Amino acid sequence: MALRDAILVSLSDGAMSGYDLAKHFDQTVSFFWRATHSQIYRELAKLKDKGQVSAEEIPQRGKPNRIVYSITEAGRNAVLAWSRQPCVQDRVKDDFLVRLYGLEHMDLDALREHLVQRLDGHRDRLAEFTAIANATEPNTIAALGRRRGLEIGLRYEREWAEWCEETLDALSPENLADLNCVLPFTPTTKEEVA
Amino acid sequence: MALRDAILVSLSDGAMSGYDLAKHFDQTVSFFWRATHSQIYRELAKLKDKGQVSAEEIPQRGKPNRIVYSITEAGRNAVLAWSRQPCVQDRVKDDFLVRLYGLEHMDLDALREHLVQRLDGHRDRLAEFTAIANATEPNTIAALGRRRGLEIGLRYEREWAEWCEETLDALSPENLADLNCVLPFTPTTKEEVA
DNA sequence: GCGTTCATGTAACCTGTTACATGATTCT
DNA sequence: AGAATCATGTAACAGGTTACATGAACGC
Repeated sequence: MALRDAILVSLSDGAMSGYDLAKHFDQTVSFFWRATHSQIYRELAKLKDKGQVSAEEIPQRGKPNRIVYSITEAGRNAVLAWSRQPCVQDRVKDDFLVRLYGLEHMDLDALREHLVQRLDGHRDRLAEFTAIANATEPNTIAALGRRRGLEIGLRYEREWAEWCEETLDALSPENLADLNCVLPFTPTTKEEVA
Repeated sequence: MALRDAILVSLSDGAMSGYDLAKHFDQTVSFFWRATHSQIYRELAKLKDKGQVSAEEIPQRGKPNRIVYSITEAGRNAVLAWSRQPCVQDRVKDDFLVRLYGLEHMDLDALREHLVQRLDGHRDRLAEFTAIANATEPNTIAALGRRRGLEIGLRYEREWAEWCEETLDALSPENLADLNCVLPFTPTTKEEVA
């Protein structure tokens, strides 16, 4: 249950509203963490009950009042305690790789289309991360941590993008036609008909 | 909801019991897909209701009867239809990167320990995948898909292992001591005291 | 004797997603 | 005129985890 701690970490650098937190997650840690506003509001209520954050309502006109949350001493202690807890690493879970695994039962044209879309996505994020990486940052411990996070993000996207390109090539009709010639029996896909 | 389809794909290559499926997931697709037996039994019941699998009970002595599930024609159609659906890619979600992001609020010794453990995990899996990759496979479409899946698994683990090594180095006390000399103010961690 | 494997399932719980609900202001 | 942004929240549902429950056989 690291959403709680992700919120506390974010509040460690300054007070924020639930709305701000949602944006913050989206703009800064989205490579490795995401949360919807409904999750965040639910979690903030729990954190307030536990006394790890405190809330202050700021009146506004025309829109609902902002409720700005600050981390408390108890919250800071919780963060430190959490950093000593074992990590629960969420392993890769990939829809597309399941399809690849059962390749012979799939619609190959559709899979190629999916691959193209994924490649685009990885390239977009690679460009995004590269832009962030090029902005110079101060030489602090905080910045060091963020640089390391960005670094694995960059490599991850680069690796996947490359893999998508190679896989598109491997699944090209020409390549599969070659394969079919070698095969004793041909699978039932559109390609064999063409 | 791809668990349903992951099951159908697995059953496409032969009938299996819920127990077998759990083992199968664990042994063959665990890099990109996992499921517990309780999930699998729940899903198999739903698939049977929909007529996408059929069940046959095989009497056994001493242990509960095996219930072996086979994919039906309706199930095969469902798989093909699924392969045309857009992929819902589960994005990276990483506990440890959240900690790195809030590095200055963490217990650095604990983080280094976590890194060492993760490095071990990545190396283990890298070795595991390498062993599988070295086993020669026939030149079929099915094998091509699996090779591509294995390939990204290998690269993923290699990249992460390398990153862990580099990050351990970046977070070493010596390296951080250098950093502290440059800093105008020092963070409140054990290191500054030492 | 003790842990593991085989083999099924249920129930409670936690987390995350999607949709619903409201309503003024600002940008295109 | 219509969409997006600001800003809060609730409710229903889907998916995944953990623990409970049972019990024989087999290897160490």
